[in-house]
Amino acid sequence: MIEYTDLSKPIYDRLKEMIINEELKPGEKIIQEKIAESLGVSRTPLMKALLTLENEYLVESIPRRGIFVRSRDQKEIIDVYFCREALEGMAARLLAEQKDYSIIGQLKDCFTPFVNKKEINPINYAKADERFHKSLIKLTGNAPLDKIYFFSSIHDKVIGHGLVRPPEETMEEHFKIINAIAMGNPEDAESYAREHIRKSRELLINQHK
Amino acid sequence: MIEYTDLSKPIYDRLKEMIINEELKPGEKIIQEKIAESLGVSRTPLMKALLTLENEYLVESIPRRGIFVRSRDQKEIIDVYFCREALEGMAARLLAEQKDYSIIGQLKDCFTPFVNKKEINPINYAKADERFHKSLIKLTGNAPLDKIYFFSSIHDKVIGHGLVRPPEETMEEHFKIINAIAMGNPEDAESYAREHIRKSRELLINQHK
DNA sequence: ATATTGTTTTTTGTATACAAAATGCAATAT
DNA sequence: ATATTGCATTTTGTATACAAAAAACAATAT
Repeated sequence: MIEYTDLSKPIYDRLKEMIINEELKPGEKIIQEKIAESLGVSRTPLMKALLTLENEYLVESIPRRGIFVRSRDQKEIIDVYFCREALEGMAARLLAEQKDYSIIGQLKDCFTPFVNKKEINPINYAKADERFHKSLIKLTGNAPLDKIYFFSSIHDKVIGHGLVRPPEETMEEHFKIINAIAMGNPEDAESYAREHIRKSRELLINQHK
Repeated sequence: MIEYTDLSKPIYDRLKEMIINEELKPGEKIIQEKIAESLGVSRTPLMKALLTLENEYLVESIPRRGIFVRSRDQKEIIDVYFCREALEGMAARLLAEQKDYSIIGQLKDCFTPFVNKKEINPINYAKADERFHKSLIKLTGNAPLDKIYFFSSIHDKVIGHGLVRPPEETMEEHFKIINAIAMGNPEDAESYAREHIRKSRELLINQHK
């Protein structure tokens, strides 16, 4: 059990929530005293939380001017997908190379609730999707990769746009990735993982033209 | 001209320097009051700098225990090279795709002082190398990529490296990457960029066996 | 009306104060 | 000698205070 003897962690969580559901709107200035009071803390732990959010690019500090909620444009979202393509491709490659077949179950488990179902709940599937992609990274055991993937995916999470493509389409792709890893085929694993992200990205680009 | 009306920036720079040249040794606890006094500031801006360093993984905070200089093992350094391979490969691909030939000069310029030289100053070459790899990322205009590359390369910079391989060996590889970009060939650009990083990584792995 | 200047209010950046927790140390028991 | 306990010291986490900068506003000039 983890205990937090540090207020900045719950404050950080709360602020992130407020940014996600637009209680704090993009471009809005964060008036520290006001927010601190409304959260029942002083500016010190609030500042700590804000600095973490700044490092995650959710918030932007302009010295002597204030801290503002960042607004993310379409280009930035697409740029993130290029990063994800590179990183998830590498992750799939590493998993296929390490030939540790005990992980295959974990990856498959993400989607077992949905196989051969005619109706798929998109909210549950979106959660499963997130778990799958996160596992793909975590299971490599590459800590820096995990760290930087977090940075690239955080934006995406905040944008929050559930699913880019329907489950029927992506499920098959997920299993192609898993199978390539299970077969110990790094080339296929990487190229399927990249294709998967690339397709979503291309859709996003076309949607916005 | 950029003015800093914020002490935490110079403090951050100084702390990073202290970590790099081991004035602060790996594993060492940072006693805030002590360091703050020696730098002539209070704990407030010091804490801000330390939090940034924590987010960059140069320092590790254990709540209620203190903040410690992180020690980086060989595995972590190698793990970073996997990230760099993925990210720089993608950057080279993007540059080749965007077919903006005005950038070619900038990339070549990094190494013009060294072509056809019999004696290459390794310190200068290391600087040029860093500039080249940073430019490769920056020129894509992909801000999230730049951000996360910074996170992956920061470790590398702190380790202090010198060069993994001799200039004679890497110079040719650099020009292969540049030429593929100049030819607008994304496949080659990516694969040469990846090969370049992979070779250094493999050397590091073998050195440590 | 629009600029310009001066004044007040707000807000930031930093220092400092202080309680609670962790650490170090000495005295005692084993 | 090695543990164990209690006490003093150090150090952290948080709140608060305050100067300096920025923003908001009002009064005047153009």
